[in-house]
Amino acid sequence: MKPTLQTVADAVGVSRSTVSNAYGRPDQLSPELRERILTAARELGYAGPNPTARSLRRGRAGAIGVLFTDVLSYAFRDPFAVRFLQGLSLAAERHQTGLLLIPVPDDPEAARAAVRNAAVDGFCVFCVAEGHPARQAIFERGLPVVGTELLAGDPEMLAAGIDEAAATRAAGMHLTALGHRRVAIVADMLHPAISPLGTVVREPSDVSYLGESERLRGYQQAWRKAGLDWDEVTIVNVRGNSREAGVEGAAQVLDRRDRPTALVAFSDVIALGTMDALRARGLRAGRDVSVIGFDDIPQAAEAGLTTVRQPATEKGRIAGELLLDPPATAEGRRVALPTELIVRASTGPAPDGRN
Amino acid sequence: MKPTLQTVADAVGVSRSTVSNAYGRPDQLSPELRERILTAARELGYAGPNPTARSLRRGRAGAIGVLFTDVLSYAFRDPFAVRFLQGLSLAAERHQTGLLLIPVPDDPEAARAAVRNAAVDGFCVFCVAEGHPARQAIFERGLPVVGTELLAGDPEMLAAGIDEAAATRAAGMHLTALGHRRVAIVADMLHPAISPLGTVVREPSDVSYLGESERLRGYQQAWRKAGLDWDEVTIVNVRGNSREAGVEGAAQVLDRRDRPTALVAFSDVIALGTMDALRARGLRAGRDVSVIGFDDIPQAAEAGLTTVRQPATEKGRIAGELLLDPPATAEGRRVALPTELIVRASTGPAPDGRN
DNA sequence: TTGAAAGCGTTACCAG
DNA sequence: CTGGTAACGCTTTCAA
Repeated sequence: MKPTLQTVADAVGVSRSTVSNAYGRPDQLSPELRERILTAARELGYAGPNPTARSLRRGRAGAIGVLFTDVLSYAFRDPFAVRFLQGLSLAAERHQTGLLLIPVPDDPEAARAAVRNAAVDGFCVFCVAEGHPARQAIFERGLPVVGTELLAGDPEMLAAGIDEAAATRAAGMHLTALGHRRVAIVADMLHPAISPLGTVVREPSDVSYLGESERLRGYQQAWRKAGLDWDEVTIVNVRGNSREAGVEGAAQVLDRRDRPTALVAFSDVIALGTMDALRARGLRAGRDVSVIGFDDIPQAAEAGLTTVRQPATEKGRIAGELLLDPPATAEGRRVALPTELIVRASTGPAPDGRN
Repeated sequence: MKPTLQTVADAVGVSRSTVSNAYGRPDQLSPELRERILTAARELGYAGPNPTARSLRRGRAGAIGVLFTDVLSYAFRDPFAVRFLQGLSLAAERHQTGLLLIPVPDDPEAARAAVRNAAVDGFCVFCVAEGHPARQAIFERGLPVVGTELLAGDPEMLAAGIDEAAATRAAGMHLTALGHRRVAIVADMLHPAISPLGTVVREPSDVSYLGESERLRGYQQAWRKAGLDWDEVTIVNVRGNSREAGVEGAAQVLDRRDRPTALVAFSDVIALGTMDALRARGLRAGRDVSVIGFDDIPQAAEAGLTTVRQPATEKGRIAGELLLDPPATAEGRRVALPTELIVRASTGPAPDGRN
């Protein structure tokens, strides 16, 4: 039989409470008694209080739930997501808390069950589509929920986010100011969750990820303001967030006779992929075709990629803090983080005339 | 007050057991009663049995522990690690289990505490150095532990691994067969955990990650056999597992007058970085300098990188299965996965004479 | 098909 | 500084 608190207590000849204190409240007993208890525990092979029992008693699971979907594992390929996760873990560490990745089955009922069974103190909604069955289940738990979208509908929801639309609006205006009028968007997750890949989505409100939706809206606003026809903007929806996806997405627009003079991507890795595609065709980013990314990952600087910078680790850290220590006031519950357009060599004046 | 099983039971006028059965054993009560209970629960805002209490009672935490260290978050940048994690989550999903990422503080005592407090059914030791304080704490928990190193010392340890030395031995022999005699190794995690970066490690047994150690040994064996002087092999230890690290590592050897004719890396991302470095110098991989990677990530094929293929997702999946359902026999507890040397364009005959 | 009772291993409170 | 007592919320026999 596995040793328990009681086992140790009996061995030392003290009560359970005292053994418990030896672990959780060292100041409640003499150092020497504590040492005696700890030694006895070691000898008995007792590894400390059972975390589950402790959780039950304390009313604190000691973990934050993060749904692990296909989308999220794609997202992990992006340095941005990994830094966000690191930020989250920073907050978690400070609160002696873990990050529970919850594998989400495809079957809707099983997905809901997975959420209901998760022993967590709150959820971080990261990469879960608006209509996903698990999403509703999350809210039904009645636990704190944090997201990365400031505009999320649910008033209960905590958020650490940026003004996505303002960010891409600035980027879009940067391009039109440079004279670009034939533009294309290359992005992942631009389709409604259910519909097949390739579905054309043009209206921001049709996009099932709120962040992506807002980014699309930002470009729409900027370009309409500059007099461009939104229907003429090429929108390419690629599968997955990766450099390769960027290469493929760019391929769909670069080989046309009237290829765009500017490409914008919704992540730096995709943008870097489009730059690869340019290079492969002997085109130069910033001269022949301008490129803008999103996130400002370290590689963006090296590649001279113009992009929207957002504080990745900080976003995760604040999300974690909000979750683990929710502010009382409504204003405190949504934290807006700054973004900045970082102009580098990948954007330049639109080339005149035909290519 | 939050509703509990009892609340629902009282509302419907049945006993706790019946409500419990409504959730966990639908066959134990009439469908109509079950429906009545579930409806009442929904109305009361009861989201289902408390996972922590259920865990305590069942004696099953419902999670696998994975230590989240700096090293691991670096590793996430590698598609290999992400696929391993996906495999792990596949097994977890099948067992209705989560993956608990445990942020590990720098302070040794705090690190041990983090391990002791984790509510898990077992640990997956991935990217935890041999001498790390948390590592010992893991074994003290007395829970199943799985690793990716077949040769791990502890006989209790489960493992899903490959014959690392055999894998790199084959790679090393491939190079010497092509006539290479001036070779270099570029790798991450080649230093003892404690010592500062830049420490020169040459003996495999000095490397604190068993897998890395064995890979080093494989090259040592292959090259010694071919008559090379191991002391003349350049070994570059880079920080982090990334393409950039590969670029920097390669830079340390490519600009020398007697630069090596072949470079081997311990991961594909680093190898791809070294190929970037070659390109930047107008050198061609496979003609001027041969390059070998490890893992065979998708990008390797595109880049024409010769590499050692290992089944990433499968490794994770099997690790998970071993942990969640440990085999009775000692032989069953260590699963060896196959590797294969995939020869592509990045390796070719050694160029003769001086560069 | 249902219910009563006995824990699962811990921690918090309060009296000594 | 120490120890008794009472939960924490659930599942699982076992008997009705």
